[in-house]
Amino acid sequence: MTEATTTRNRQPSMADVAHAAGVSAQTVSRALRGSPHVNAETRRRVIDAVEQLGYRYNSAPKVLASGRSYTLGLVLLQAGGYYSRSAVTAGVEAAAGQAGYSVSIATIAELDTALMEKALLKLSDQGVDGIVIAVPLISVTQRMEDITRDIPTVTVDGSRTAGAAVLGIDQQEAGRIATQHLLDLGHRQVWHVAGPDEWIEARQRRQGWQECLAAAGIDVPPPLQGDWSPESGYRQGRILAMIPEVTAVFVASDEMAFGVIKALRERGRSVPEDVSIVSVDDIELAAFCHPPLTTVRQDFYRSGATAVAVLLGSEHDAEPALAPASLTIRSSTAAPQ
Amino acid sequence: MTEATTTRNRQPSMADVAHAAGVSAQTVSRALRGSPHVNAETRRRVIDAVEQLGYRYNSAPKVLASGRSYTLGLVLLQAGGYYSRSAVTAGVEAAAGQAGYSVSIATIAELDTALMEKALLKLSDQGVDGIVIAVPLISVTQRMEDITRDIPTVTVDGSRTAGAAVLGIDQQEAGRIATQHLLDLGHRQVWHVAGPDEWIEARQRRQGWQECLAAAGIDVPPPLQGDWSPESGYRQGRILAMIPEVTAVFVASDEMAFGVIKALRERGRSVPEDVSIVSVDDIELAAFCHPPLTTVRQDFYRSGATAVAVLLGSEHDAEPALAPASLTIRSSTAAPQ
DNA sequence: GGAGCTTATGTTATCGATGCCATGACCAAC
DNA sequence: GTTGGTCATGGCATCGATAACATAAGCTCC
Repeated sequence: MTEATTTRNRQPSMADVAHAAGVSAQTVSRALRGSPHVNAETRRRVIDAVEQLGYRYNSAPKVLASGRSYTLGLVLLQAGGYYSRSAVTAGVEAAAGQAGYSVSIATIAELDTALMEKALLKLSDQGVDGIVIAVPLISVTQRMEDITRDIPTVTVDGSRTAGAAVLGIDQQEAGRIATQHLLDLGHRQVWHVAGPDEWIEARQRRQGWQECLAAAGIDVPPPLQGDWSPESGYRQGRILAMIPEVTAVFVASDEMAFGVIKALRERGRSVPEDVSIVSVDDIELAAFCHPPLTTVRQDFYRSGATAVAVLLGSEHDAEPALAPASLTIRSSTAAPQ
Repeated sequence: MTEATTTRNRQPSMADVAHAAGVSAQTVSRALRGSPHVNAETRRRVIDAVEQLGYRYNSAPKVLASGRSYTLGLVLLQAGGYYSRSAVTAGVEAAAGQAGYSVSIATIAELDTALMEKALLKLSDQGVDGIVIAVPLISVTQRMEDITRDIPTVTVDGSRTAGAAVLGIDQQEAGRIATQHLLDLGHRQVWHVAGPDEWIEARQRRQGWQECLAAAGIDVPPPLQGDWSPESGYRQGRILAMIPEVTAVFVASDEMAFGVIKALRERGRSVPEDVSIVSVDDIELAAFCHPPLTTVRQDFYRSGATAVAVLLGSEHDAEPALAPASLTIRSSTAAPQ
């Protein structure tokens, strides 16, 4: 009689299932977790009871007792300038799910240390077991250090922080491939519009470009710098458009590349006839805007998955495999005239 | 003596703080939650103890005891074709955070009922208190129905499912504004490249276009249909390019619009001289690719926030405020020649 | 001066899965 | 027949914040 009233008021628990199946809660746990020490017939009865009662697993007690939340935190930048990063999200989530972890997000509106602190603190308060930062850190504050000391943290393509492992992606290779392509076409000089210097990937791409030019015995021109946005590419493009000898530019992202192209066009210089452009990312629109971009594609999905592997695995020291980069040749590059 | 050994092995709890501050755990709880019935001096002692011990709040017991997880699920589409949706994520997360909820994500690689089932089931197993679907549902299966019956669900701009409220955004208005702009420029006919028919927003935009034409006494031409991707826009654009009388097209998304423009250009028809194009979204690249797009901007951040409000609030019946739409005029539209 | 109220604090019970140990059944080996 | 082993299962304790109730002290007002 009490049973009827109490049962109605809450979700069924393992005890309810146990009662219905005529076994103990412990046996229900074992049956559902696939323990080998459960009679096949008993397991069937348990599963029948589960279906009949509509029982759903509740992870809260496990979380409470184990002291772990089986949740990973993911810090994302809200700004639209990082489209390709959405694949990082998918990679993180897939790898986390595989390992029985769920992913909780914290977005920050812009690159600001206070917002970053808030995001990390929020995830920390949620009790996440690890954090993947898919956002660069401009400068690291004491509070960030405190949090990343307590919770394993991996940064994907961001800047380095004490206590947080940084995933090594071979951005240098991307810069090298792009620059070499332009040299192979016959250009004697390659200019560069870089990303923000706080980003490791921006710095590495710039280094790849520098080294490639140096290896070819070419003087390295001063790099221009944007902030990943098309707008910033446009601003740097206006500068490049005023320099007559510019015939080839390696731009650190597709979005900035379109900004550069717009600026060049406005000054009467067309791509690729007058200036060749290579960029990095291969966003979907790269093939459909005009001109279709020659660009270096990267596997962000894999980066996200690797970040989780580093976080959960024992690979704290072993350097994870580098995500591969490949050049897609379209119509923004040509031999100089 | 026991104290020293046990204290080292786990995170400090409220009981530890209580012991250090010389009060009860209950008082610690009240002090930290900002209860008015706590002496200022006592509160200070508690806070000191918290800092000294490095105590961090643990939500697991509350989750266990309350039966609610204080977590919302968010279903996202991995595909890059929905860039503007990233703002939905931020809106959802901000509004959820405001209400003390965290956001757990589930991404699906493509529009597939099996993947959708898996994503919903995953969130359900995590015990989320509500689900925001930022993905269209092609067809609803029994399992989806079961889950959305148990857990409050809101779909942002997707297709309707029993048991899931759908956020009413005035997409019709977007279609109307876009079409009217073209008519105002002097075009006698406006064609349409729609999104997938499963998407409510695609249907509503199409309806807005239809009604606007009908109101102007113009015969409605057959709509073409894409899948939001630039590639699909390109395919439909090739068809439009073969029809001489086409001078104005309303395209349901910026990305498809660039595909349409590419196809038109390949057939020697330039935008806006020969054909005017208006689309919807106003992604960042809309202003920087060529030609800069005239497009209808929408507030996706607000849509995400509203979705959470609907989910958590008592606004089950009250229709939420419609997100506003506004036209940004750039260079893809002109008067017919 | 005591009833009635407010304020500050403590005590106890609770949520539900699971780790640990206990128990009983059965079997084989000596 | 007793020991020692495995297998299937049950009982109990545990994790930590907090709701509900209890208590004690101080204050006001007739």
